[in-house]
Amino acid sequence: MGQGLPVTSYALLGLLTFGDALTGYELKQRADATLRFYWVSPAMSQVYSELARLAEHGLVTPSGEGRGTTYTISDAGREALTTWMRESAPGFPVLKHPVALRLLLGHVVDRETTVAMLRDHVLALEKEEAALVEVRDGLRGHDGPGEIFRHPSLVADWGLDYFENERRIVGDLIRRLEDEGP
Amino acid sequence: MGQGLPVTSYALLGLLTFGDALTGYELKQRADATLRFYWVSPAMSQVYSELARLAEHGLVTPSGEGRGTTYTISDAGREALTTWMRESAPGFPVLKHPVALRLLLGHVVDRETTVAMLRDHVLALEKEEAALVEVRDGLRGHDGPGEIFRHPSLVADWGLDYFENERRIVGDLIRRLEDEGP
DNA sequence: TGTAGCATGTAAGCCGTTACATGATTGA
DNA sequence: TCAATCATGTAACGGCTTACATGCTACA
Repeated sequence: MGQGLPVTSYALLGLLTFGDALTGYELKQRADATLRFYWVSPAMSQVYSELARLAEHGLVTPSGEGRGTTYTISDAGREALTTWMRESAPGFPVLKHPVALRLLLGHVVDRETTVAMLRDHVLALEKEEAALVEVRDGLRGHDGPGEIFRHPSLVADWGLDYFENERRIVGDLIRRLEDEGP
Repeated sequence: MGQGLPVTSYALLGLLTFGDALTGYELKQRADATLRFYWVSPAMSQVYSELARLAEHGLVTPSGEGRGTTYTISDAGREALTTWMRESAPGFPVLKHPVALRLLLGHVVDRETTVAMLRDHVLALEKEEAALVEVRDGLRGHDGPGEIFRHPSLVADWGLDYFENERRIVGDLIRRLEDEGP
């Protein structure tokens, strides 16, 4: 690991590479808008403690004191981020999927309970997908090759495809469960 | 939360509903074989401490002392699990996807680095998929409607579909990146 | 004037991992 | 007999969340 920092630190640091200075509050909003789909939504308190740590390491530069302090990535920060991206392996995704977990244990409840859960999941997927569509739309105009939001837009497309596919699979699973005898 | 226990406790408890008595060691293996695809692979040490906690709550029944102790789910355990499944909401999946995260930040490294990472991810997906295929094959013969491995097989199919789809998407992303000018 | 959003933290605590420690059993 | 696997834990620690605490600013 580049510096022994947790991945979330680099993730937050990375959100500062899009050209602007952010307060902790704004950084949290950006994380909620984008990062939460592929990583996590860190708690407010964690955003502040991470920013403090990044500043200690000289990877971000605070501007102003007390209320309204904004942070920009420093040259050292940019270098640390690049090194981390190049020299360390990403590792395989970890999925914490409570719906799949409960489906796995479907034999301990009745079928209706399982089917209802899957239906709810489809609704939740549709909501999340709508939120991601909005994010993706917000990138339009700066998402061409070489433009600043190129990669975020690729990831958004990836996420949308994932949601779409999951909706389809879960729909199939519901049908398979319902086609079984009583 | 049914009892205030973490989800992983219920997950491990759930792995004991398939009709057999397991040692901590065997439970860990079962978790590695199935749970790790949709939830987590708890560390050995955690398996033992979770089993101790479940036993304290009377949700599992240990048989034998010291080395070779096996655990079975108790009636109370079965009831706690069912209640948890019925009364609590699953919540939305959380994905920790380091590859997507790094793709999001693709503008801080050169394209070759990103493409190489995506190619490696495809290879990793193929390996994981192969492992899941073996798991799924092991369920054959007991995976019909009403049979004990019915739900595990549904989840395995879900996982296989997910892997297949992700391979396809990532392949598309690689092509999109390569089609861009230098 | 009061409430929603902006803004920033501290403290406690749980979940889970890594590192460490120990010993029995099985098979090459 | 030596290594791999089976088997079971303890201790330390890090990451992250929840709960709590504080106060400003904009606007209805």
